[in-house]
Formats: sequence, C-alpha cells, structure tokens
Amino acid sequence: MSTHPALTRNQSLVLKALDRADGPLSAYTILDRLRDEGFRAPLQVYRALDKLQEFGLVHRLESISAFVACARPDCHGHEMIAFAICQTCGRVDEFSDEAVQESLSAWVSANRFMPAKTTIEISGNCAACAELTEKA
Amino acid sequence: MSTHPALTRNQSLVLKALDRADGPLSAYTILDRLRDEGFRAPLQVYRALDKLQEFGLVHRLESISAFVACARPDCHGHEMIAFAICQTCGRVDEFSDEAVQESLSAWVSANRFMPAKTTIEISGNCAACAELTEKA
DNA sequence: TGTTAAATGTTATGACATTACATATCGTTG
DNA sequence: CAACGATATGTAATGTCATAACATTTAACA
Repeated sequence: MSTHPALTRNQSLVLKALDRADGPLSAYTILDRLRDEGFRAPLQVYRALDKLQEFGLVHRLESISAFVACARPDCHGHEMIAFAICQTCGRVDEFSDEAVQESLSAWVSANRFMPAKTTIEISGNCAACAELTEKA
Repeated sequence: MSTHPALTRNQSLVLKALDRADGPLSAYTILDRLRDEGFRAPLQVYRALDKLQEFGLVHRLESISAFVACARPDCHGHEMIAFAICQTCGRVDEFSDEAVQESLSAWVSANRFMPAKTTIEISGNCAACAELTEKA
C-alpha cells in the first residue's frame, strides 16, 4: 500500500497544482498554471497525470474530463472510489463505500467479469448549492 | 414511465444506427454511418443524441466517450444504471443493481446531495475475453 | 392561415488527448 | 568509468470529441 517511486519534477509540479486547486482541473488548465515553471505542451501534463494516476495520487473524473488530487493523503491503493460532483460550485467529494463496493463485486463475480477500473460519479448539487437553488 | 414524443427523422436514424451496432459508437462514427442518409455535421448527431438520452433511449458511456442504445426496450425511466465495458471486444453489459442503488442513495441522503445523473462504469475484460488473455 | 416553438442545416471554432520523433537523465553492469 | 538500456522530457503536428452562432425549415395549434 501507499508506496511509489519518488516523483519527478513534472509529476511534483502537476500534483502541487492539483493540491493547490480547490476543485478539479482540466489538463489544459494545469498546463496554463505551469507555464511559469516551463511547461509548454499538453503532453507534459498528460504524461505526469498518467503516472500520478498509476500511483493512486490523482483521479480522473470521467464525466467532466478533469482531474483531482486524491483526498486521502496516505491511502494510495486502487480501491473502488466514488465521487459526488457539484455542477454548481465545482466541489468534489471523494468517498469509499463498502456496501457499494460489495454490491458491484457481487455482480462482477456472478458474471465472471475482470474489472480493471471502476468509475462511480454522481453529478448534481451539493447540500449548500441545492439549498440556494430551491430558494429561487 | 416509458413515454416520449414520436421521434424525428434524425433521432430515428441515430437510434437505428446504435441499434444495428453491436457495441458503443462514438458520435463521429454515427455521423459516418449516416452520411448516406444526408448527415453532414456532428451537431446533427449530438442534437439527436441529446434528445434520445433525455427520453432514456440512449446512454452515454463517459469513460469511453461513446453511446449505446438502451438495452431494456420498454423501460425508459431514469433509474441508476451500471455498465460493464469490455476493453478487448467492446461488448457492453447494462445492468441495474438494487443493492448498489440503495448504497449510493444512502450516501446521498446522508450528505444531503441532490443527484442529477449517476455514472457507474466498470472497465475490464468480459468473461470470454478474460479467458483468452489468461491463456496467453 | 398566421404565429410560435422545435428541429434542422451549415460553418467555424473550442476543448480534450495522442502520435511520432528527437533529446536528456539516471541507474546498472561490464 | 564507459556503454547500455530504461525512463523521463521537449516539441510539433495531428487526431478526436463537442459546442457556439446563425440561417432556415418544419410542425403544432390557436
């Protein structure tokens, strides 16, 4: 668990950019934020992101084509993780639910499917934003 | 449940293209397959896809940016649906699992999140393809 | 039939991601 | 240390996915 090679310069920079952000970032936004560090091309970002995902330090949110730093500092396994994404404020909640995990595992075994990556994303409005919109 | 306006010409053509396909199609692939019917621009496809998704007749697979016809002919609600996507043969299994649904609903209520759309996709190898690769 | 909403056609552009190839860095081993 | 291979980087070009903006047509219906 939780072990990965030391990060290279590019990987560290990309991870720091995601850590500093208060929400998910697109690869091109990361690129823009790292221009001053010498970043020039999308590939520099995508390559770093690939490795960081491999290490479990970053997650890709498929439904919005964006990336977030893993919320659980020292738990970089590859378990099943779910995300709640607020369409209004952009805030993302990362959570891991045993019950969801078991239910999906059950289907997977029953169908002899060999899972490689599982995506669970709930888009909607977070508690705070939902409250605001229903007052309108 | 299961009621929607009559489909327009473009909507019917796009749905038929997806029905004929034996797996998910990208919007541009659909466009290519409908050239002979007079399709010229991506927007014609995307507009039809938007409506078809609204009607529950088509699903978008976020993790592969592709579209499939709904597998359950007469059940076009907007329940929580999960997909198992084979990376090898492209086959997609659509399923609805009560337990998964309840587990996620529990998290959602506990966190007062207002869900709009839920994405559940398992990428990997289907039983048939898994068998082949492990023999190698 | 005139009016309005929905759907369509078309061009251009924006947003996301990868291929291909050259160069550099670093650890290993002879 | 030098030669090698593996990994990381730099850069340009291109490929793929999706939408904005605007003109026109069709359909619903008072």
